[in-house]
Amino acid sequence: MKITISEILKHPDIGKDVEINGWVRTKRGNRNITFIALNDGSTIHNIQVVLDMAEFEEEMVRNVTTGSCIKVNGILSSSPGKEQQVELHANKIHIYGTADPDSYPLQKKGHSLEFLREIAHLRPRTNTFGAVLRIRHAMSYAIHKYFNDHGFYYLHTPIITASDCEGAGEMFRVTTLDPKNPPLLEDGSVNFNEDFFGRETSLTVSGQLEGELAALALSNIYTFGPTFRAENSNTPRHLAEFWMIEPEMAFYDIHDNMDLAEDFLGYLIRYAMDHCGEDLRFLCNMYDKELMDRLNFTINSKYERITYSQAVDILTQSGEKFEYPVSWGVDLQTEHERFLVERHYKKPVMVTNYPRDIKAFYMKQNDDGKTVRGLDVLFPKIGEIIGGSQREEDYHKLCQRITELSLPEKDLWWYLETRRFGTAPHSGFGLGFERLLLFITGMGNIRDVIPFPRFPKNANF
RNA sequence: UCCUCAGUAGCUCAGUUGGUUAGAGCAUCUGGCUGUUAACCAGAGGGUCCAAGGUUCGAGUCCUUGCUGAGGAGCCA
Repeated sequence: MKITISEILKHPDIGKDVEINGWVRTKRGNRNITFIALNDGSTIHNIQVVLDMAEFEEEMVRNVTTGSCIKVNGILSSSPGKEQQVELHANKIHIYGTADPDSYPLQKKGHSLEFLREIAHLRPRTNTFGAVLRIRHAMSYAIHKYFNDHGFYYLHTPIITASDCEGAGEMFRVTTLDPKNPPLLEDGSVNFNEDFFGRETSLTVSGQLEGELAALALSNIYTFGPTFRAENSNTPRHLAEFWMIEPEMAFYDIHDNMDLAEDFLGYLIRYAMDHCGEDLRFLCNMYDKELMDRLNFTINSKYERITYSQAVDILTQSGEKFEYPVSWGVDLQTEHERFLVERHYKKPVMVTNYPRDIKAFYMKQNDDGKTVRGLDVLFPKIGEIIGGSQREEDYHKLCQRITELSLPEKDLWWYLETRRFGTAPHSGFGLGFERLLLFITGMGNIRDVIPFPRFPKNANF
């Protein structure tokens, strides 16, 4: 195995002959000595490579510029400099690839995140995106580890779906028909019988319905995959293509659901602090001075659990002037959620028992005939990080709701059969992966926590 | 999609009530410097002032439209 800069800095073996590969961040020095800061992405830290210019051709060293990629052989030595403990005294350098200083867009100095979005193909080479991408990896791993350790099975739900009743937003259509000349029916509409799947299909907006099928067989499952929403959303919290984690558990009621959500989020934040300390400290210093405090505070807080009705009472009695007035029956607006989380409770809040008219058909109806067992988990700074519910397991109540909302019951026959055959109480929720990363990294825009963001008018790279 | 703000050098930005040849820092190039730390010192090159119209003797600056970006809102994870 090749040795990485991360490993060398972690276990420096002074006097050892090593070979490292990486991209040049900066070069400085004079006629006698040159210093190269080299980074291979294995850690936020660079290793300092020292060149005694008497041993190297000036022309070769001239081509080692910011952005170029090199291989260095040399002796690991303790460094007399203040900024690092070890450095590499080079005796051989090979240039894999030069980077023309006139056209290479990344400089030694900081760039705006907006500019880096325009060069998303190169931004992984920056400290910021190196840190974000390493944290993103660690969080992916932690999610699988958490569920595996808790007896959940990873379920792969379809990405292409013919179900347009998932109710989570506008969908991207998937087709192989000729856009200029599609087959038509007599009434002039497109004949999707001739399409690839023989019917109209789209990219999934949620794996939940299929997740429920598996939970009612394996008891505890989760999905973790790409999700697509064709909403024209232009905000720092929305993407057209994002990754979602959706656990679904048989025999869990809404309280079990909340227990899991709180334990799961706490585990992930703790995992990041335990395993991504250096990257988090960098992001804290550069972008968000309160990041560490907020993460610490969150894992040490018990989440507040309130009902929608309680939330409405708190908001109406707060004396606060809201742009959107609060009354029982209307959905909570962002300003209301922020008030609850950031000003009233000052910690994460879980809201349940929403009016049934503002929530999806599959949520379990309460006995009061007015509310359903939906669940939103609200976080400081980013708002809704989780949406979920206990599901309606009663066949007749579910059918009744589908009829009331005029949903196409015939397209849901497979979903309804789980309620006809051995139905069971069950619950689940969806966690937006990039929303989690926003919270954990302290980044302000969701387009900066995914390598290649997709949003309205942009599918570059 | 709506509201607000912005767009000037490769990057980050300044540019006065509309007035001569549009500036700075960094980056780049050249030279200097015996261990630097986003090195430092000196010099040089570098501009479709987002685009198209308009007002004016005169527009980077004012007006209209469009494009792009950011923040807020809606939708939601």
